[in-house]
Amino acid sequence: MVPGRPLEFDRDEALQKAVEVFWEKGYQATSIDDLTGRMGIGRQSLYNTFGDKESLLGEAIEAYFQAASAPMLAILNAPGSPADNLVTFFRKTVDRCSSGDHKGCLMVNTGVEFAGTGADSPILKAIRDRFKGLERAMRQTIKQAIESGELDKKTDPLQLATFLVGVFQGMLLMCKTGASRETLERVAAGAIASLKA
Amino acid sequence: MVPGRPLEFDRDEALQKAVEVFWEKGYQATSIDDLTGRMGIGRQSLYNTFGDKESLLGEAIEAYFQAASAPMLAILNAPGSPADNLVTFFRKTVDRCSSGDHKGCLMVNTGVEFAGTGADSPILKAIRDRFKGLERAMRQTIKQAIESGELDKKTDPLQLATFLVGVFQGMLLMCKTGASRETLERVAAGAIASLKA
DNA sequence: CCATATCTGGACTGAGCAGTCAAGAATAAG
DNA sequence: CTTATTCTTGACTGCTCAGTCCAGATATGG
Repeated sequence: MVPGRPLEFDRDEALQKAVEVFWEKGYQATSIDDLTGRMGIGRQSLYNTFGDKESLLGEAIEAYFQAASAPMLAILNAPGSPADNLVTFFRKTVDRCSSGDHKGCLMVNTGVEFAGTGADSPILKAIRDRFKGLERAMRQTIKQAIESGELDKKTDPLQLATFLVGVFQGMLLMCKTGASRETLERVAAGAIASLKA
Repeated sequence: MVPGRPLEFDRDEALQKAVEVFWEKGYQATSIDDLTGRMGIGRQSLYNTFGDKESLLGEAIEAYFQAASAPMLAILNAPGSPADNLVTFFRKTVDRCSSGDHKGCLMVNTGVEFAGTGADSPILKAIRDRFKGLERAMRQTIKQAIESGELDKKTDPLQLATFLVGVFQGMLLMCKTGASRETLERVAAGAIASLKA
């Protein structure tokens, strides 16, 4: 083993706290002191372990994706009826948005913040790639629903997938800006209705 | 007339420039120097004329609404077929998002930024009220479309209105984060399709 | 021409920020 | 025990920012 003083904190736990802070307050509005306070570590420990603020955000987004987004993707790929999976996806989105005090989605929130900077940062690229991935998964599920006869043969998988991702992002946005559960349920109902056309 | 040195700049023109800066860069990322630079006025002139940074943002949002959002509302209330007006609304949204270099919507962008602050600022309230107004207008147009037989009698106007506003906000968000015109057209197509069920 | 009121330009202030440094503490290997 | 390595703590640096102050400029009204 390599010598040296061991870390006094759990890296993953600290990262999880960082996710929460960025999620609630946004990147720019979060200071290093906000982070160290919630993460329960010292300033230098943060820089040693995670690099600078933007690197930490990158790791936070990755961790957020694993914890929050990946399970949503899993819903789409679940066994059973593809069309039901799509419905479940939106119901679950309502549930997630209704709990958790209107934090919205870390990737959506961060995307808005970084989109204005002109420089196409790796952060922004990562976020876009994640949503592209969601669109692909949606498209795949839609194709399966068409094959199984749950959706009309004339359905355009790409068009419907892009549309559903758009509605999904709209819901996450409205969650962040304070929408009620009833509001989100109405939006979800519209998305679900578009599957039964 | 009240004595005193007259303003050397056009208040409305300067405000319009402020709108552009906030729209592109976001509130926090915009410095007073950014503003004075683009507005073509001195620092003290800005504070004399518009108050502090947040007051200026308030006026900018109001001006943005008058210039950008009010015309969208007018589309819904236009004479002729209400259902056609809804379709036109989304087509126009695609056009607006495709031009103008991915600035999205000042109110959506600002809403995300202020939603994290906890304190329910007047800015956030104003933004929410605007979108509530849009939802009301949507609902009214939908009711008319039901009466005229263009939409199914069983349509729930509130549900459909909330849904369409959600899709609309999703489009504005995707515009900000860099979506292509094709992407936005697919989302709009989904919204329009939901009117023909 | 003078008094009054407002606007302009530039310097200034005080606070908050991201990131660094250095001295000491804790560990493992030999 | 000694040495090499890494972590921790707290002070520090340099910068940026929002907002203020003040002296000078430009207008109106008498």
